[in-house]
Amino acid sequence: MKTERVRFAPSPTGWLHVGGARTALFNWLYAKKHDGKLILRIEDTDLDRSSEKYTESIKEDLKWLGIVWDEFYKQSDRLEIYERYARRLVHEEKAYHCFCTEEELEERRQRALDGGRPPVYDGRCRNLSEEEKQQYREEGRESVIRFKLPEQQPNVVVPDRIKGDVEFESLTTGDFVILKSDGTPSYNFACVLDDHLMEISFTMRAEDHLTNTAKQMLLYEALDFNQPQFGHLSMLLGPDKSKLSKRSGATSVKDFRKNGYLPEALVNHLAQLGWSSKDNQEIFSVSELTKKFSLDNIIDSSQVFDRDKLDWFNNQYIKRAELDRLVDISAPFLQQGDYIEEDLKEDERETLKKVLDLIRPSLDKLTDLKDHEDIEIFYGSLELNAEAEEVLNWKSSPAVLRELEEKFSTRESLSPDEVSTIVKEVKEGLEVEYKEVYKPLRAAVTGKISGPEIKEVLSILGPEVTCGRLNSALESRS
RNA sequence: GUCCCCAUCGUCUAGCGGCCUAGGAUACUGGGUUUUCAUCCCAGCGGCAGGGGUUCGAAUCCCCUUGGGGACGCCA
Repeated sequence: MKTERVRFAPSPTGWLHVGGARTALFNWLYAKKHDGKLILRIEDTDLDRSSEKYTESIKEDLKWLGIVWDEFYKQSDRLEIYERYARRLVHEEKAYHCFCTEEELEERRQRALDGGRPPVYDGRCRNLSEEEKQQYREEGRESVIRFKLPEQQPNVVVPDRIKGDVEFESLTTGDFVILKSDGTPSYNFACVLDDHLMEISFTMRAEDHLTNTAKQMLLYEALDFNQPQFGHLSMLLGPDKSKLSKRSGATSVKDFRKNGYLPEALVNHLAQLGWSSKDNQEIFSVSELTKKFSLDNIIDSSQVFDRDKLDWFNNQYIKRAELDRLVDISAPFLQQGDYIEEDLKEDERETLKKVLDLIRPSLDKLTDLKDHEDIEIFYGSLELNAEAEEVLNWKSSPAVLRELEEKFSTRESLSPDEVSTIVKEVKEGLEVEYKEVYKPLRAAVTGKISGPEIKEVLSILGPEVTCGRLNSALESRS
């Protein structure tokens, strides 16, 4: 059997956004599933809008997501190829030079639209005589090469492995440009050439390309190339149900990375948009996704990119993350919050591990760490809020705190169990309720009346810090 | 204007003619666990766009309407 070859072909005119990332992911999963290859092809034929900066950021984002490609190409390295084939088509009279200027075209397009006619090229340069062409050249007009649509326009049927056959009654296009006046190819042309030359077996892209695919099929025919298989994915929508864009809030992969999302959370969420395992499973590792991925399970309708669900996935993965890794990826955010220094000593790192392990259930995203109440307990300066003050003003509180301080101060360290034991002793000694011990203890040590498990908090803080805080609570009240 | 795609809870989805009083997840609400918050567990809320067919039987098949989305560039 021939190896499956699929590709992801972004244009480097902006950051990789989640829609593109999903297309890349699905292609990658497909390749992995079939022991095939993923080709990353940068479509940078728009010299003005493309930039090397974006090419690099797209590669970086894909790597961050864990998506690996087997081959890499840039269309700007291949310009002679496209030009050669364009000339071939002209020679075969399947394409021709067009001298219309962009202004003229724009004017005609507008007029057509106003008149309720399809805004397509009217083919007026189709049959220019040599003399006319010569005259245009002498006027200094630049030319493009247009593909000549077959006279007898066939009903184009796109065989779509996801949607089934898609039949076009008529193409919403006139003779389209295949080579621009600067010598670079237009999208459809370069795409067909490369998919063929790179031996792509299956072209899977979002359905905004459906009409492009129809046009491209004409090109395959004119070029006498075998067609790859095609498949079209639904669109990813913003909360307003329109095509996901910058207006829909953060949509670039880079933004999610900067905002403290884990790549596996984004991958998992993306995999669930437009694909279903059909078995109620929600959390998938990449190897499970690879195993279960199938074109049969792809959903035809478009879907809204839901931030709430992403947050839930992210929380799930934060809770599952290996602790050392969690420390590594959390550190930048904690530094932004001025909680920790850049270089951690061994014992500081150990403490941080415990702190993060304790508070991770409350984290939706790592940016929450920049300003986090629970982190303040360990790294901020202690400030009592009004509710905490109130608890400390209970009649029983001073005696409780004094007792606790006395017992804690004899310890070298504190385990959660030891805290329990001591709390119990104090409770029984003073004949008070548990909450009359726990609440003032929490208030004095954390400055708040809610937060993570206090026994765990004390065991991380240790007896010295704990007693210090108990004492200052007592002093400020005497 | 022309062409194309799509249509189950707010959102992501299961359902491929009887198992549907439509299942799960998320979000939301309430309860339980916890000294407390988060987590976790339980419960509740909430949907087949409308109309015609086909059939003994339709969320499921067909048609129409409506709605949403996309395409129609010397952008990709």
